[in-house]
Amino acid sequence: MKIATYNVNSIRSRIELVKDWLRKHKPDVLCIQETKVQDEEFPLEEFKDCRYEVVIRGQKKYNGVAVFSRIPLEDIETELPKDPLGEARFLKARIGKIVILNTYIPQGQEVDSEKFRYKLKYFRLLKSYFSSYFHPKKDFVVWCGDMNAALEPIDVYDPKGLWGHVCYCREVKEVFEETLKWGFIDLFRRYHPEPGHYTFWDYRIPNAFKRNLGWRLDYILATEPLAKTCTDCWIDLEARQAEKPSDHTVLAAEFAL
DNA sequence: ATGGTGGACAATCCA
Repeated sequence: MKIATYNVNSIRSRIELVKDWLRKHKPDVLCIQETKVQDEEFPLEEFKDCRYEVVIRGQKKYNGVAVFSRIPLEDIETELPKDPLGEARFLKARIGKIVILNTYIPQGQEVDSEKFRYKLKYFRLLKSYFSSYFHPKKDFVVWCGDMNAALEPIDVYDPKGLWGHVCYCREVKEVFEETLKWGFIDLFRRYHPEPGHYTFWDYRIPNAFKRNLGWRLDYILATEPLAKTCTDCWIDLEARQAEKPSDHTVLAAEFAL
């Protein structure tokens, strides 16, 4: 079973890229973030002929998540319980015993802002959701998404210069680590412990991708029983070679299931 | 040097 995650930065601008990726890699599940479209305007008809079920949770202009699946999805939920804002950032679905979670974590704008406090709260709400609904040693849960968080110096291109950024600072590191400690394993790091692997390159830095000035902000995280079945996890840099790439790229994982 | 680019959407907000 192959599961992938991709921040598309507008699904309407990335239709061809997403269709090509689905055709080429045939994932069983693709979680996308930042669809930037309300549900009525999601281009569902573009995906009619590629035999994927599509579950969407969007809003106007910002945020928005969706899940593509070759296998029928059950128990779909579109709201993180107790989320005070209810923005389009969360999708949950189930395939057999595997629970799939797709999140677009708030970026936080700047440290000490209201949005930053909401970001920290969002991680705490997720941890509380995990512990109320799942068992880290018994349940097969995969949590995919753009977490807008880097944990280690090797996860960013300039650890000294960037320390203190909303995506790489003490508060975010602490709360994300605390959430992971509930029982999630970072699958990409398990296979690639070396520095220099990123999933995001800021459009505003000239030639950031070419110079590999990136961040690792996207994750596929699995509970122990599911992580045991994982055979590989990789970043697809080729998705960034497209004519009009997103500022993120695709991260994928393979499971012996 | 306090910018840069890209997306939504229609004057700015967000990343």
